[in-house]
Amino acid sequence: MQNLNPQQIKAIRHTKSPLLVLAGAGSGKTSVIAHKISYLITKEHIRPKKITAITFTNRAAKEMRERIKKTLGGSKEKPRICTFHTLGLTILRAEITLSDYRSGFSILDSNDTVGIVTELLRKEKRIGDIAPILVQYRISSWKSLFLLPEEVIVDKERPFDALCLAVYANYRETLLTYNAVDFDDLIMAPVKILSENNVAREKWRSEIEYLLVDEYQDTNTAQYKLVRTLTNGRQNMTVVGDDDQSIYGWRGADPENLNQLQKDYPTLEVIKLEQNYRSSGSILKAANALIENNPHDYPKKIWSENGFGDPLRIISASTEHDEAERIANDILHRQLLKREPNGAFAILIRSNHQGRLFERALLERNIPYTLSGGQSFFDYAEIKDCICYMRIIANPLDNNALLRILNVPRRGIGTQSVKSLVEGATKLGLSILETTENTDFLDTLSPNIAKNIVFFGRWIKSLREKSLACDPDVTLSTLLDDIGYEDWLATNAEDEKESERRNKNVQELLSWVQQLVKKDTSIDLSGVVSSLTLFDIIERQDNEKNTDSVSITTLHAAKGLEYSNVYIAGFEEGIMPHRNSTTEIEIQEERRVAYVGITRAKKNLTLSYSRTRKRYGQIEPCEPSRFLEELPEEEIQWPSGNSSPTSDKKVGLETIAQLRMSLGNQK
DNA sequence: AGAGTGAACCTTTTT
DNA sequence: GGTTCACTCT
Repeated sequence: MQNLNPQQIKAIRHTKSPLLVLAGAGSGKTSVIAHKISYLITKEHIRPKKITAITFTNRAAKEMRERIKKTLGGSKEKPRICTFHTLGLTILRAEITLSDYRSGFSILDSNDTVGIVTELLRKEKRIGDIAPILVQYRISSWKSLFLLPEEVIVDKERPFDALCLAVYANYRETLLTYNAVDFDDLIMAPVKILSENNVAREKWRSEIEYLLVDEYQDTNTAQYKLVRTLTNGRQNMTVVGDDDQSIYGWRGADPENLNQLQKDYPTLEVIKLEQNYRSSGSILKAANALIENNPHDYPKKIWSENGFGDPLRIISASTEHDEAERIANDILHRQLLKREPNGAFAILIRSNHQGRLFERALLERNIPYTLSGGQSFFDYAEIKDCICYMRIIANPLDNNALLRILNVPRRGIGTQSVKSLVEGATKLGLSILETTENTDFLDTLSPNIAKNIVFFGRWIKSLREKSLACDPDVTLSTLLDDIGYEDWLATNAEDEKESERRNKNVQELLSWVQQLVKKDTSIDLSGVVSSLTLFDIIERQDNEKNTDSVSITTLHAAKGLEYSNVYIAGFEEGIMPHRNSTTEIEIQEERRVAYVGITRAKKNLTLSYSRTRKRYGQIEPCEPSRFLEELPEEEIQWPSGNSSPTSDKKVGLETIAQLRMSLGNQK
């Protein structure tokens, strides 16, 4: 603990009452959590597996695990470090008999849930005039407030809310009949179980002797309920948060939970960490100046002993392409100047579609990059197919999964057959898979169609039986063989390359499943699918991490990370703040998003905006962000007058490529 | 039944 | 500028 300051040490040693650590950006909060965990183990003699630390993203969980490995060494028993959703899943799976679900339940991702809402809207004859995603959104916001349909009170004057409520009730029913949960249920269901059942509650309270929550400002009401149920005013809790980094309000995160904590935990101790170890003085000064424009309950100012460093630079580009090229050139230039690795650079963007431009610019210059966000591995059609096959085998009630793969590859069950199958299932009150063997239904079909449907149903059933006796990876490869998926991909792809790429994806999926089985030999198919659904793309980057690369990432995904050189692209009105954020509250959240971006930078920060930008194929003029005016003028270096390397358009690709080559040769 | 073609939509941010 | 979805043609 030699490298820690007195406040940090205090936070680590404080275990006798619930603790809130208000930690400014870059104040070493991860390090506090990591050290606290080893302190609890070595000094307080709590068994590692009785400690749970909750993070919000898998990436944060992974980083935390690595940090703890360093402080703790390789002890065999490990503390549980996971996201809220993974913890919820663990509890739900363990207490499944007390829940509304049956074992093998599916976890629906946003594609599934929006699809279900769309179907329900179609039944209400409201498709076309109302965007399903908005309805799904409203439902999710009710769920994050822990409200069941019967508890929601809507203003009768607001027909949209009334419609959403009607859909919500049906949506809930649908999910129950599918034996499926959505992301929100992964929090709601455990809370329900633990508050209704004393035995389970006591079991989990003793299972978690000490609870730590990172990024606490991001919790929503349902998540807070889970925390409260698990701790209930006991002393065994540390939460770490920063209200200035609350950027998930749109997802139901409520920074009010920080204040609520003081009311619910009367013995709560509050420790502030304000010393920043990350950024240069200029960067901190800019960050503080910006965030001062937001109202604060507790004023907080991060400071540092680091020198002032480079001024902030502004890039003013003529078009969005120009912006991407200037930033890419600047990265090359700085690499030559400072000999910094690719990994020291990050381009931060507000929304995913900005990424494509930078991807291209870096590709042209042969700069390796990793693009986070955007198209996930799990969005590829071939991966969705595989996962849906595994889902229907693990959970025969999962109509959603069944419908996706029913005719992939083609097995003579076309749209008409699907339609009558769905109608038959509804009429009989059966799942679709059950309907495939219902003779009353089959008699209504032409013999040929009936034959195809029966064959499919029997095949899935036989796979299910086999899957009970073998490892999930074997089930996956068996089913891929059975359907001749490789051939199907080959015949369906545009070209050779396409089918190769898709096959590679499938093989990669298979190897993950194998890894999961290796890690936990008792894992079943449903466990594999759940893990894959919640893991998302983070583990994938893990596999490819070996190469040193420039990060292109959204501001939201960048939270918790740091880079020597940060470029924030699209520092414009309409992008940041985003054009959809109009109310004062929303503008304040946008300001926090910008604050998060600025505080990611260690040494060098560049803000760029473009004077024009194409939107839906139309060129539109843009204005620099209002946030730019809120930054301290004396710390900013504007492009005019200064011979910034990127303002010189004559620095062509060839020159830079040559410089790079000579640099490479010197090494 | 399935492939191919245009119109309409669209862009926050994520578990 | 890119995608999805409905409609039409084979």
